[in-house]
Amino acid sequence: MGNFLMLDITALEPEIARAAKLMEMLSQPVRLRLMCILVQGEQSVLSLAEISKLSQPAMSHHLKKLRDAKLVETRRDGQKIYYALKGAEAAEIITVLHRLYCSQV
Amino acid sequence: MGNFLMLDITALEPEIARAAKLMEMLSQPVRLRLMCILVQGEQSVLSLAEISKLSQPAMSHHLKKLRDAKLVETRRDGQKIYYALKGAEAAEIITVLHRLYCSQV
DNA sequence: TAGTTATATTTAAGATTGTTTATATAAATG
DNA sequence: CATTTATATAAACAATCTTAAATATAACTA
Repeated sequence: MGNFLMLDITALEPEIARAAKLMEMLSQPVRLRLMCILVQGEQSVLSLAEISKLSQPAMSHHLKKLRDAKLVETRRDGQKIYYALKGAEAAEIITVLHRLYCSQV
Repeated sequence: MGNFLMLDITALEPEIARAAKLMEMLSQPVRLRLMCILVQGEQSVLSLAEISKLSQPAMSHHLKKLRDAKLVETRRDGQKIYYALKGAEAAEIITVLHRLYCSQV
């Protein structure tokens, strides 16, 4: 089995690339905040832009990145498009980050 | 207690910033690979550069970033400087990444 | 169908990042 | 002490990323 933790690094390039991509998606405070909000449940684009104090196009841009990375999915309801988390990867990382940085012993 | 997973985002800027920084450090395949190697144990700079097929200055540059982020620490032995992981944060994230991307059910 | 609301895309500007080249420091060796 | 080895720093450049501004699309409403 492939294993980050063992020294057989060269065999793991696809996994490294995917893992690094996930890290990259969460590496911007704006996007990390965004994903933390989505852990709570779906939100519309404007809603997310307002909460994040970001312009609508800037938010759309970040959402596109997350869509391309398959970390979020969308649902249209009338004029609005709701974004929600897709897959467990991001939520799992956020859970660990929370434990690392937000829990007082 | 602060909580990424709850919607009280504004109160958590320092934690978000630190968490995003950790994500950023692991967001480059070169650095993620590097940190995976260091999970195994300390290594010298040249050793890391060779394994990563990176020039020495480029490796030094990445190591400085990791030092600044307090994710690695150094030990000098003669001419060589050995780098090792510092703190548990990076290793915990790498463990989760491994589970997410490298374990076959 | 004209106007409005919600979202996406495009383009360009500005900032940040990574790599290379060259140079500097620090320790070991002869 | 001069040379070599190991690492760090600095400057320059290319690539990438973020944001803003302008425009486009799509759906609702009057």
